[in-house]
Amino acid sequence: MVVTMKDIARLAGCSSATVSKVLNGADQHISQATRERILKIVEDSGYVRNSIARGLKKKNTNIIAFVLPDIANPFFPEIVKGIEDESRRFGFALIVCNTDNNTTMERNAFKFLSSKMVDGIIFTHSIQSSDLEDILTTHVPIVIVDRLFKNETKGLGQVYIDTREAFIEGTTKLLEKGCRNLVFISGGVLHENDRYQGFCTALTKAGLDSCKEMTYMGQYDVETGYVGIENLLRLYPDIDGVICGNDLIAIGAMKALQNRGLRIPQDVKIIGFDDIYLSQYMLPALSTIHQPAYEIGVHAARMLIHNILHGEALKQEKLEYQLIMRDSV
Amino acid sequence: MVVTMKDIARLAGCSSATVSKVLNGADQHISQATRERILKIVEDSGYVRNSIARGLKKKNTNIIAFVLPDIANPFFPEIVKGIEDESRRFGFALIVCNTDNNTTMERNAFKFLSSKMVDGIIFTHSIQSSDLEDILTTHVPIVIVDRLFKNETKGLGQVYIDTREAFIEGTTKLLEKGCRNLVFISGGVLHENDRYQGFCTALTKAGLDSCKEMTYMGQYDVETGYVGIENLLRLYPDIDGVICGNDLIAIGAMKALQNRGLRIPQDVKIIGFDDIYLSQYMLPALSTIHQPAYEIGVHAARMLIHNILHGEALKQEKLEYQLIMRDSV
DNA sequence: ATGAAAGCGCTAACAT
DNA sequence: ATGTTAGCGCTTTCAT
Repeated sequence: MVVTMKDIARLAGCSSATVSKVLNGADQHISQATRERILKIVEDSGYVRNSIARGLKKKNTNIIAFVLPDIANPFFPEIVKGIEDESRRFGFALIVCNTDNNTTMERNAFKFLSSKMVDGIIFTHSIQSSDLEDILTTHVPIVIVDRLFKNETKGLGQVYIDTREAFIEGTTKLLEKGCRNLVFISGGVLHENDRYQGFCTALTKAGLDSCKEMTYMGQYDVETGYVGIENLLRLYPDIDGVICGNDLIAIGAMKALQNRGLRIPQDVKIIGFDDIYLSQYMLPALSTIHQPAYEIGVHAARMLIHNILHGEALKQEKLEYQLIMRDSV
Repeated sequence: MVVTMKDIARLAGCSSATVSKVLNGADQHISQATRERILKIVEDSGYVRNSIARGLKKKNTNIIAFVLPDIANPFFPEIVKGIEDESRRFGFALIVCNTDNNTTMERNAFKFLSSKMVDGIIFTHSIQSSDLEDILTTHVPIVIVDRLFKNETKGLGQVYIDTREAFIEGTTKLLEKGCRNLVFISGGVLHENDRYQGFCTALTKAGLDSCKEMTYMGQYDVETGYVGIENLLRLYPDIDGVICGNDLIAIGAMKALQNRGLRIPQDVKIIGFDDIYLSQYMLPALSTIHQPAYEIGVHAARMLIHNILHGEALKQEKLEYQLIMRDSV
């Protein structure tokens, strides 16, 4: 069982330096005979080079990582695809780490990733915001995606959309359609929530009152949407519009509404956020605010890799959202 | 900017061996003073150890990988959670690699992972079956999950459910409910498809004919379900039951059916497979065959890690499925 | 055209 | 209680 380059070299009757050169294509000065001999042995022995050793020597791995908070939310896989496609163009592989919205796992992931395991990291932090200052002050380049950092941590790249504005637009649409008893259901914490701020701004602008009681906060998942509606409906039986922090929440909310015999959109209108691929398959098809997830991935990867390869500065990039009207409004 | 252990050692006035001991908790013989001094410096300098170097020396990384074919299918994230939870108990981190049902990416992933990047791999192969013999003959332990390998490749672990039997049961249920014009929509290739075989077996057992024309094969995604129904309906306007290779397909199929004005389950009954968390949120709630995805992840991780840690043999483990009747049948 | 040698940053056995 | 040392498997410069 052959394992190392040294073994290959011994079998081929040459030095490991020569083997290395052949395997890396730096073989302009290697005779055809030697090259073939080496390649043959490599092939036969099923040798694969130890990338750990290689990484140690070269100080890079050609791998980038995407650290995300919830792999079960279809929004993130869409970003993954964008990152993957772009990475591949540059010969980078992608690994993804799920933190399950758990700060400890987030720290762990960063610990092993930033210790030279990968050349760069794309990151969406969990909703349990905690100080990550220390963790982000590593020496691998990082680009933040989706959920922004308020305190402009230095040296981070960011690609994002204007969430607040998107929610103003979404809420306004519901208002235009005649809703007067709007509720807001989302994940995260109320006071540091862009989405909530957009909701309030729109309400205020329309001369309506936005009170905290018309709000339910949980996770960014279907259960939150479901129990959110159940709770809210108990307090406000005449809800006629709901705006959700993401599509998963909207899907859960629709189910709860339908279970209560409420018709969408006749009795209550509902709008989501993200535009995951399943939204159009709902009944009724969900109206939502489209985030260009795939493009976010592409842009993030491109920025990161340009930094890794050519030291180009990491910057802030804003992408555009789009209101998609389907049948739930 | 401090970077290496040597730097820490210099600052602390000791050797890097001492630093290493402290950082690894092998410090029974280190004086409290030295320990504290070192820890302080590590803290202040933001030092993180180079896990590449460590991995090279120790010949392990305490990382396992899950290589999966489609990160956008919610079935896999559920497995991820099982793997994660179990891995964590043993101090292993998990990275996931998406192959997008693409053989080239599959090979690439294995190439860098098996070259000592990770201590073990959990793997669901893509539907483009190709010979992976060479790739699976690496020296890192592998456990296959979900989609089985026919040719019992030696030395691989497997955790699976009896798909064929599950589809017999599902199909039979539809038959019992009175369906006589069943169609089958799935991903992959017809002749090497367990799911299809289960479908046929049930039909034959009931004295019905299973013909290839009542079948549509594509990917394991919603689009396949949608266009599958559109195509099939063109040929067989009187379809009264559809059995799907997974829930995503079923969701797409439901939409197509509903768009045609067909009522579920009155006009046509439909059954899925996997029981992804969204299925119960569909309208009507999707009846499906539950795969214990989380447990599959747990079992796979446990088997893999036991092998890594104690050399326990990789084996075959069969888990149980369960027919879940909701409102689509 | 090929090889010798140094060293990437860390660990662990073996001194002291 | 701490340090010395010898690598882990690879790449790369510099000789030859």
